[in-house]
Amino acid sequence: MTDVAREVGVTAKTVSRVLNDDGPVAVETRERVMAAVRRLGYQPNLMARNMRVGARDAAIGLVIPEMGNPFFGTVAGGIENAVRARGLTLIVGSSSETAELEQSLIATFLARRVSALIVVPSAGSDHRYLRTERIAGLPIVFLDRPAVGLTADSVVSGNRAGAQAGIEHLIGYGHRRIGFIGDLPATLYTRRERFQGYRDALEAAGLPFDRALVETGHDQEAARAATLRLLALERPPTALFAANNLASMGAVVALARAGRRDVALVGFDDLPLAEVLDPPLTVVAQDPAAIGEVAAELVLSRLDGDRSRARRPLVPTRLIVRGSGELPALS
Amino acid sequence: MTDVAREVGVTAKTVSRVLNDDGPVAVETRERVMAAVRRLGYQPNLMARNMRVGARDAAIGLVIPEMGNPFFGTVAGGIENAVRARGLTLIVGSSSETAELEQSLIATFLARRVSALIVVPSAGSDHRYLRTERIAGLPIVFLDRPAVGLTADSVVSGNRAGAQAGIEHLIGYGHRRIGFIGDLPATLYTRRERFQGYRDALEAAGLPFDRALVETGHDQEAARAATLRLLALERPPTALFAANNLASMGAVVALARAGRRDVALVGFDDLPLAEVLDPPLTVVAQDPAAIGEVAAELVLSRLDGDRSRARRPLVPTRLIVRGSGELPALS
DNA sequence: ACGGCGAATGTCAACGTTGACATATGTCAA
DNA sequence: TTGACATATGTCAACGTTGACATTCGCCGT
Repeated sequence: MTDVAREVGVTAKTVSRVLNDDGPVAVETRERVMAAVRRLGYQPNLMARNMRVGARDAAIGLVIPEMGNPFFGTVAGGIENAVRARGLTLIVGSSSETAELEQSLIATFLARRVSALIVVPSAGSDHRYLRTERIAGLPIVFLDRPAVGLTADSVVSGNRAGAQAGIEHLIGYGHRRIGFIGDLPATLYTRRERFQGYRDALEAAGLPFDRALVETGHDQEAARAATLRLLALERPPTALFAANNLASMGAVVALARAGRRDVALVGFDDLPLAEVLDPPLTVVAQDPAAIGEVAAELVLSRLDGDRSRARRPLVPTRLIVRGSGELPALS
Repeated sequence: MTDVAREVGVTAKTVSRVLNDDGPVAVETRERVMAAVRRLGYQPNLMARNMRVGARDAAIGLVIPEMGNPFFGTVAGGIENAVRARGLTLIVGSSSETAELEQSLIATFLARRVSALIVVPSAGSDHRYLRTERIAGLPIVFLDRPAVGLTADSVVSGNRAGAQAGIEHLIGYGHRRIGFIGDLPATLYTRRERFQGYRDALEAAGLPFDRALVETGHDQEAARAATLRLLALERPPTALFAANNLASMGAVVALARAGRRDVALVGFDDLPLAEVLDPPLTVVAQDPAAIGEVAAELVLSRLDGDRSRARRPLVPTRLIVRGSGELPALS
């Protein structure tokens, strides 16, 4: 900026005025400054500006478990859309589902003085250390899973109700032995909630709970193997509930390869080509874009000074009936 | 920092020394400082630090067209993995495939003084304005598509060769009329390259080029409609080539709904459940994680001072034969 | 003609941090 | 005992920007 000022023969302050439309500047001066800015390829230094005005960085930090997972990608897209209109930049980091990386990312974001944080907690993380920031008024919204050890805003799907609805759907088609394929670790919030929905539905229908029908698969390959284990049981399930998108994919692959078109399947979270699978996949669909947008709106209202107590909206799920969940129980 | 210093009864400089392990500090002082840091929940201000030391921000800016698209999500994941080991943060923005948004994102990143840029160019963008930064030594790597009007590093898939291989595969199964479903706009680099591969293959086999067989579908729905138009032709194609993942999905859906299991299909870019589709989808697979990693390595080597001339590595594609591409030409 | 006012620009300090250099205290060898 | 040296800490300025306040100038109304 000083360079530009020298070039034009004014002080930095005048250049600052031109660039910020602040205070009166003679038309001719303005033009000469703009010309010099272009000629020198000057870029204002946001860091210096932020520091001077004591403002936080016009960015919000987002921590997600993995970038590659389309669920979180879509969530991030929803957030970005909502946030861009406000001139905010999104800084994204992925925690690889580990508490350590999550915390170090958050520390980086805080050191950058982001204006707000949106965090998808990893399994085993504890957010007590964020209390100071909360009290200081930094908007922090948790996504997909609530905070641990901290009262804070969170935006999550209606996991329990959604899972219950999915299981009840299967029960309605006569299934009495329904396998559950869930996340690892079993302590993960979404897994717990969806598992509770599973148990709620069994109980409401007066069906027994059989621990042997509960399996774990944290990625597609593991879910495939888990499905095979369930099918190999002495008294195998007649229907499966896959508690997340990767589990669904694993289960679909396992059933397809085994040629088992008699086993019903309901997945949690929709898949892109679900309708053209054979049979088409019935799912309890989440709305990742909506989750992102709701979280962003919440952040923005906090940035606008909303200091009301922590909110925890549930984003409802929707059962999409396509075929795989309507296969009747034969055995 | 001044607060911490006052609390302990030393100057800011001493606190700085403690936090940066810089210069000698008495063990007792160090401990008291650390205690105060914890007590006050002090976070170093990266912006101020960067400004003082004149360093660029330890972040690299990434511009992608959409977050939700798993292709770019995976690419971003590959970049982040490679970059994290160096303590760099990733700042992501999506351009919604528009040149304006792309440029404004890049401006934001430059104002933030990022250490490097990785950009997936949008259709119609022109990167001449980045020449200044290039000359100043800022590493800029273009991804998936090369820069326009600027000599710079770029990492792209072997689009032309990949498409040619896919088409030749179809020709090998007797197809002589092969539909092409490509991106919008037709000027987009990847579309042009893949289309060239298509024409190369036709020419090599001595097959005529029929403009009527070329359709456009920039999202799944448009691709579905495009597929239907192709099938409704007076002399319809016996095989289809879908030039990107969304086009593939649209084509798959269209064929499935129409019950047309006689039309062969090869897609460019792999899909998650391709193997369990009916028929399983044959694809020319890209390696998005590899593309991201290669780009990241390139950036890192530039950051390490590599000033050699611009490189343009091609990341090879791989034909994955699954069934849909091996349906013979019947008519 | 003069006071006053608005327009156009300048001066200075400060944001939080750290390099360069200075100071103070203690230790040890000559 | 002295000075050379290492250790521990402090002082000051500067990074690029902008708020607060000051200055200069021409123009207007009386």
